[in-house]
This record gives sequence, structure tokens and C-alpha cells, in this order.
Amino acid sequence: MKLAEAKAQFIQTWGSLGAQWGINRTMAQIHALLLIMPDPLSADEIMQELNISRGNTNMNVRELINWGLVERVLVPGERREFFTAEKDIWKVATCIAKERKKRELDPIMKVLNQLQDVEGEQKDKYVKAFKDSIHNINKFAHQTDKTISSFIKSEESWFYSTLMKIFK
Amino acid sequence: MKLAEAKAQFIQTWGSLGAQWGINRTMAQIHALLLIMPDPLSADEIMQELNISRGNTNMNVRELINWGLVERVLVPGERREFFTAEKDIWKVATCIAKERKKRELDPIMKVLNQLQDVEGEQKDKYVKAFKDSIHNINKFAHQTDKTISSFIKSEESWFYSTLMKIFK
DNA sequence: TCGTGTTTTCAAAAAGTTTTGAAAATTCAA
DNA sequence: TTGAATTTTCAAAACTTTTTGAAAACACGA
Repeated sequence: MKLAEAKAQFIQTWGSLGAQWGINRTMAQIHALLLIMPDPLSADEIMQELNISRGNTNMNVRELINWGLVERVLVPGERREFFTAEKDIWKVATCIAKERKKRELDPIMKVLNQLQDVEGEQKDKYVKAFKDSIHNINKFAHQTDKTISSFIKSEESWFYSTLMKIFK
Repeated sequence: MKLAEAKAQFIQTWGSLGAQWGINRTMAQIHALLLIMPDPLSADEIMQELNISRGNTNMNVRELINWGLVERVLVPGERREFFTAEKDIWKVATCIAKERKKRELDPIMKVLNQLQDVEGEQKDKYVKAFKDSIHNINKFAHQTDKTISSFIKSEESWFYSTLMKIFK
């Protein structure tokens, strides 16, 4: 397989994966492109490679920067901005985990805690079923929160550097 | 807080969570409703509770059944079908993990394996960067696959029943 | 300050997804 | 069979999200 073909396929696969994950397709494609490019790209280069408009490029690059997955790079002697993606896939993973935890898990945990105290008799089977469900989901959410938190922290810890060598 | 209010809030929160996860909002809401109801519901009851059309109900219930999150229940003496959701949140989680692995991780791993062998010189920095990226992502994907597989299996194993008692 | 190259914004258009509801199909008791 | 209750289908409508591109804003050297 030729490089150009492989590149196109990788970008499109990463793009549809992103779409299923609530990340928009173009954002994921830009990320894919920057992942496999050795040097930083300018907005124009991204536009050309992916055939998308300037506005679209700008918007999605900014969002990738917000997620912490892409960085602005200043090339000496160049007026234009260049962009590059974090290449260490473990860092990418922890970065995404951190962001999704903040955007998804944390808010639902807040709601679950409020829903714990519904008025009403335990004798009422509807009240009982509701409370039981919320209670169980809440326990599960706390466990998940702990697991994700330690995954996120593992990146920085001593434990990480020793253990991860096995996989890297 | 009153039960009705808490119920509505839970359904709507679970619904928007689902939307972020690539699951459609209504499907997640039906799931939420069935999760907190002690007894199975009929299609009509779901329609009334959530204010959605018959077609919509039918389609999304079927999809939930495909995911293995909801079951058809036959009530003796009733012509209509009733539906109920798995209440054990650990089972729900492994079920979702299994399905998402099948739909998302497995296909991308297939593509990554194909992309491993791109033609071209290692001296070409674009070829090198591409190969390195794919190689690293592939290693990560294999690791993730193992982790998810053992999570899915944990449900059935001896280890599960002993360890999970701590959290339940 | 001006002019040029560059980035950002945002309203409107395009594309994509979900929902509706009525008609068709199915099921089953009589 | 027949017909009433129920479920399923699917084209069109409603809604949501994404993309475009031109205009505005910005940055900076001369």
C-alpha cells in the first residue's frame, strides 16, 4: 500500500471513530493528520490536505487546542501559525480521559447526588425502585471516577514510568 | 424533591449523556425510564411517559434489545408486549463495553493492522512518521483490547463474584 | 499611519439525524 | 376465515449539527 492511500484511510477511519465518540468528524480528521505528520502544519496546509474551508479549520483546530491535543507552534521567521499534535499516544489517552471525565462524568455525579434524597415512603414500590437504581448507579459512578482518576494520575507518577515501559 | 420531578430529571440527564456517547437521546431516555421502573412497561406506557410517537418507541426499543440492555417480557393473559431493563448496573456496563468493543475497537484494529505495511523507505521522514504513529497506536489498541476483554470476562468469572462484593 | 498577510467570526446554506404518523403487516381469538 | 388489537415500516417533516465563505478584526513591518 502506498503512503498516500494509507494516510487517507487512516484519516477517514479516525474521523468516523471520532464521530461515534461525540467528537466531530472534522476535528478527529485534523487530529489524525497532525498525528502522522512529522512537522507542524499551517492552517492552509490542513485546508488543502482535508479539503475543508478556512473557517472550519480554524474552529476545529481551536477546539483541539482546548482539549489539549494540539499545540500552536511558532516557526521563527514565519508570520503564519503552525500546529502540531501530541504524538505520545498514552498522553493523548489521558488527555481525552481527563476532558471527558470533566465534561461527562462529573456533571452526572452531581445530579445523581441530588437525586439520592427523593421524598416518599419506602413502602411505595416506585419510590423504592427509583432510590435503589440511583443508589446503585451512584456507587458505580464513584468506582468509575476512582478508576479514571488513577488512570489520569498514572501518567505523572513513578509507578507509570516503571510499569508503562512494558507496553511502550 | 418529589418523585415525579426526580424521575424527569434522571431521564433527561441520562438522555443527554447518551447523546454525547453516540447513542441517541431517545434510546437513552427509554433505557433510563425502564431502569427506574419496578415492573415492565408496554409500548403505550413508554410513549405516554416520554411523549414520543409509536414509531420512535418501536425503533429505539428494538435497538435497546439489540444492545442486550432491554428484554421483551410476556405477561400471561396480555396480548401486548412488555419491556424491562437489566437493573444490575455492572451487567449494564459490561454489556455496553462488549457492544462498543465490537462496533468500534475491533474495526479500527483491523484497519491499523493493514496500515502497518506501507511501502517506502524508512529514510523518507513522512513514511517514518506514519509508520511510527501507526505502530504506537496499534500497541495501544492491543493493550486497550486486553483491558476491555478482561473487564467483560470479569462479569462471568469467579474473580468477579468475590471482588465485586466489595463494591456492590 | 498604512497596507498586506493572516486569523477570527458568524449568518446562511448544506448535510445529517431523528421523529412522526399513517398505512401495511402481523398476530390471535372467535 | 374474519376482524380487532398490536406491532412494524418508511417516506416525509422537523430538528440539529456542521460547513462555508465573505467580511471584520488583528498583527506587524515599513
